[in-house]
Amino acid sequence: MRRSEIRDHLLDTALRLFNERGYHATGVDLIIAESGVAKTTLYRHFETKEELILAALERRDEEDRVALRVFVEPHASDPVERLLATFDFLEIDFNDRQYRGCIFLSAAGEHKDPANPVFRAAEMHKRLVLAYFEELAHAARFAEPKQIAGEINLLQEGAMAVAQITRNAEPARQAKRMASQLLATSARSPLAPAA
Amino acid sequence: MRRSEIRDHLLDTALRLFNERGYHATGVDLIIAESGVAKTTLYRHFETKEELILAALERRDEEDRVALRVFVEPHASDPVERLLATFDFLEIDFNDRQYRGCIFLSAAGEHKDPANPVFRAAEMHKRLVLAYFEELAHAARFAEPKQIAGEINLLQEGAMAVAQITRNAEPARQAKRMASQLLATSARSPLAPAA
DNA sequence: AGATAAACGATCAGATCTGTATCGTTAAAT
DNA sequence: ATTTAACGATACAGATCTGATCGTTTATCT
Repeated sequence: MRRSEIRDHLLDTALRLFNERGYHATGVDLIIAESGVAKTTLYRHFETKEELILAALERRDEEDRVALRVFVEPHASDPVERLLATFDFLEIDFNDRQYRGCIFLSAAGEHKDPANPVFRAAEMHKRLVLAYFEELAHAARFAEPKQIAGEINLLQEGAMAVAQITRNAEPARQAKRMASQLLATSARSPLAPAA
Repeated sequence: MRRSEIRDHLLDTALRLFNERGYHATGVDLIIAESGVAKTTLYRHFETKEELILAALERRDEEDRVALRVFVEPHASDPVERLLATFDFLEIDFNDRQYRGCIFLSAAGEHKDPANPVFRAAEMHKRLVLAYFEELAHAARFAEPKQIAGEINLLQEGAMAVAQITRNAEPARQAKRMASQLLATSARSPLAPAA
């Protein structure tokens, strides 16, 4: 394994364990055991456990947002349909039997101090996802794109929280129906092009 | 302090610390230091830390659901208004500068195994809150009270998750507006009494 | 007031945690 | 081919965690 491969492998393993067991409950010893790497190696790649967590969250943040765009954009060209498609993307995650809730919300839940770098990484991810919804809501020519984006965001967060407990995919479909209903009655700009 | 007072005091302190710092990050030593009680005393009242967590969650579960009813029922007599009033109740929590997200969701997030007693306690709380929404939705004579209750629940979960990150009360108001909009377009039973 | 029980404070055991150090070996780069 | 850097394995340091075990002291209750 090349250097960069080891780093990626460590991040993969760490992300899986953080998702399955949480951050505090996942010790460095377990991460190295599961990734088959020496402790020295882990600490050569990451100075502290917190840096490993941050690197893992940053990678997942990037991956998730790219994957969302890659899923949504070929799926529909109409921006409203794209907003609704984000719930289908969510449903894919929920159908994984290993779904254990949003890893960013969990990260914030285990590092509650708003000044904590882990909390701020989670915060940043949420901000960027919201920005994507705003982009779509703007393209859909809603009269108040920020508010629409906030609504979509709130529905997604709700779906993730409910699915974390109920452990099934229904919340994604329910949230999508709600979004559909809300978007249908929301004001559009008079400049909206005819469908 | 009488015996029951000590127990209550321990639960108060533990709940505060779990909320401020999380479950794993809150050690037994910190709990006894902050409550000014000897370690022997804590372990006389609770066999293990997990039992302390469970007792704390059970007490909060009971308190929260009673407080919700006590807030909602004098607030409005119309069941639809009562459903909407649950968001005002939520807003009170969010306005606390110490709001750090739903302690039950955080508990589930730190104890992700569905067989874990802490996870199950969180699950139970969520189930009971949902049951209350169903009770209100049924009283409001919605055609599909379970679905309505699920929607209200999803909005509340979304508001809590968003507020955990943004740390302000706006998500409660936003969720309330969304609920209002959704309820207004939801089917009611033809037996619904005239207002 | 005397008996009973629970409180305190301190210590200790044993496990586990993060992070460091050592050392021999392997693999990549020049 | 030789140098260099990173790897693996193990042990260790120091802190912290849960939980148990001491006397000793303070309440509570009859």
